[in-house]
Amino acid sequence: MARQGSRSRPPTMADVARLAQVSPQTVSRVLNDYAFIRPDTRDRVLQAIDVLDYRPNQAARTLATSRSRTIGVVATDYLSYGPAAALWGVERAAGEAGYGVSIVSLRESNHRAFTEAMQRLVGQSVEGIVMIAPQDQSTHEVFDAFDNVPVVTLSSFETGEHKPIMLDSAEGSRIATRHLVELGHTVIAHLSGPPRFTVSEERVRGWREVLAETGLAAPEPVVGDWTAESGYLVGRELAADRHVTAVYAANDRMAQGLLLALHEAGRRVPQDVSVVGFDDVPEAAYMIPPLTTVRQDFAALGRRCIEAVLALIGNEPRLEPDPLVPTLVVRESSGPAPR
Amino acid sequence: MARQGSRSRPPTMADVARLAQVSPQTVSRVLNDYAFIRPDTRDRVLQAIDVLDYRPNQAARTLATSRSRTIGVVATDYLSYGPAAALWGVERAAGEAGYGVSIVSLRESNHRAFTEAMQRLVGQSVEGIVMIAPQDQSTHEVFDAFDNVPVVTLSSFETGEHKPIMLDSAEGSRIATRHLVELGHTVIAHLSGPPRFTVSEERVRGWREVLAETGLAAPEPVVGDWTAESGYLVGRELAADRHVTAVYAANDRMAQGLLLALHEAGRRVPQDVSVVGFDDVPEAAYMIPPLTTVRQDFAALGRRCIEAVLALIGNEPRLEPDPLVPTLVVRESSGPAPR
DNA sequence: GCGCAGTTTGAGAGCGCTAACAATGGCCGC
DNA sequence: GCGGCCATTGTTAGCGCTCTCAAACTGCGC
Repeated sequence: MARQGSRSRPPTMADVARLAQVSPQTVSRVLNDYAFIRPDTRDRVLQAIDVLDYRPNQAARTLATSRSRTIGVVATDYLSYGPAAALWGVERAAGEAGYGVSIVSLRESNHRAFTEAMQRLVGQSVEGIVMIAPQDQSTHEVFDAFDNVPVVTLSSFETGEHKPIMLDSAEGSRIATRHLVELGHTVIAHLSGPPRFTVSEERVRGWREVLAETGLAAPEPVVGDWTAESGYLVGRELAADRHVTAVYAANDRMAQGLLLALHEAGRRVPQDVSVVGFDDVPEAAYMIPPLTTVRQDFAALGRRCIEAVLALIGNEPRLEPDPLVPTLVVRESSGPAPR
Repeated sequence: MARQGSRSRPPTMADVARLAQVSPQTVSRVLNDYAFIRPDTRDRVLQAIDVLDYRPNQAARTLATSRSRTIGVVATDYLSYGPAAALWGVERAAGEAGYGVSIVSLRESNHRAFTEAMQRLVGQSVEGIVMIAPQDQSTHEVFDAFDNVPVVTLSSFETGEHKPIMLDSAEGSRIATRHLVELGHTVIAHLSGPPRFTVSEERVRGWREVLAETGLAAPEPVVGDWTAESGYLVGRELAADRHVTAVYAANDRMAQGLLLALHEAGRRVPQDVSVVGFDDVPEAAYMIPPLTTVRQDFAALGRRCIEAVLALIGNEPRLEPDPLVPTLVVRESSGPAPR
């Protein structure tokens, strides 16, 4: 574990080989866990590696093997909890599998930006790409254009080969809505995410299904854009409608904005209005009142993404695990319907 | 912009050269903006590149030049807003400078984990490293062991060559505390971050300074761990103390927990107690009540980190810009002291 | 008409590693 | 005591790019 001189050329495999009195190839074999190496040779090599503080040059390795041991991630927004947590899970799972993670974020999510991001990653010869970004039809065309690198998407509709690894958003919605139904609510509004995004639509779908099953009327969802601000703004209208006694928000941040709007309108939660969110962000338990919400296991999601890309990289049959089912976390923002 | 056949070998520079009827070296020159190329030769090459959808192999480039055009980022936690925003800024600034970003996160922040993370990045031959992680003495020893790659840290104390790029936390504290002083508060508590972290200590320092200047007593800070939960737990004690009419929390999440604790204790904000946070997370404006807080420009911070590493990479003299001064955002959680 | 500076292109070597093949030596059975 | 097999190591040739050096060509002044 020697310290290197300041900015000196790092040692190469040849240096190690010389010191250990073997050929470079033998060093390479030791590094790659080749089976037939005499134990004492291996030891000599390992010791030389240690003495020189040698670390293999990834670029050379990549060039020689055309395997970069790197996964690319394209994200639109990891300032929000969901994407960030997914990124976290992906990065962690990748690390455990011996892969590094290279990340590119998009400012806008249009065709050109996607293409650019993908090109960038492909140029870094990533072995696979995980998309943590909302998608629509046009982005899928982009994936198709990059058909020599496996792409795994994280929530989107299914087209062609690109099946998404996703949480069962619709099921989460059903759970949330059912909870409100069971509490006796009959007018259950939905504060949805922006249309044309699969996650939004899935959540709308689940909510509609339960209302239909139960024979309740399904009003048009009120549309937000995932931000607390939008939750607050459309929440004010919701707050003004005295018929509404329960709102299921498509994520916790909008729910938070909604809580403020209800508070300002003098409507008590949960006595007058029940609120249920989605995500279980760390702050959910500390909102006023603590938010009932649907918890998603983002870490597991990330793990699955990595499993899926690695499978694709290894040309293994694509595994189709059951979607991850979210769970309901009941806190204080939901209660029996008033009468 | 031809589509490639499924999983075929991507085109190389030689392919482009052949098609354009020039030598590979000329293609390389076109790619690297070499000045003396006849315009029509350049056009032929560019066209060939376009036709083949050629993209240079980064690994080969890195190997030949030993420049990877990649910056490594070590982060402990980018699920919190601050680190995530900083990462965002770094990644964005890096992208603009033509650099990619490779990220490694740490589960624990001990010596070994740091070393491992650094090794990993060095192995990917990153040209520089940005640390988005709390540091203490031991981590600095790690940096010193990697003295052939420039490291920029983002908040930590200064030791040796490793001066941190940071926001002026102490000044932020002063601004927040002064605001409360000006509102007439005389008992101003501080809900601090965990000790031994520079950011925490800086913030404690700024708060102490203003109290000292003003001749107010400085109680011991109440210690949290940045989470809303800790804010809530220690907040309950704070709420029980009727003398306290103002609390300055070292971040917004703890402030959120505190707000809940105060609410549950029946203490009104801001009529009975004023609360000021730090960070201006996107949700701050939608807490109950909307939180007065200190805004940090994380994007600028990220930009500066990249500027700093790039300077170090280019062996330019280290620039020492003024620390970024945060600004106060007054909302509804702070008001005149009751009497 | 010749030399020279400057422009434009190409040839050869090498970055650090691994894949493929070849070579060595030891041990076995007969 | 010899062929054959296996364990163990070495040799050679790239991976795709850029560096350095050198060649060819242009136009200019004298």
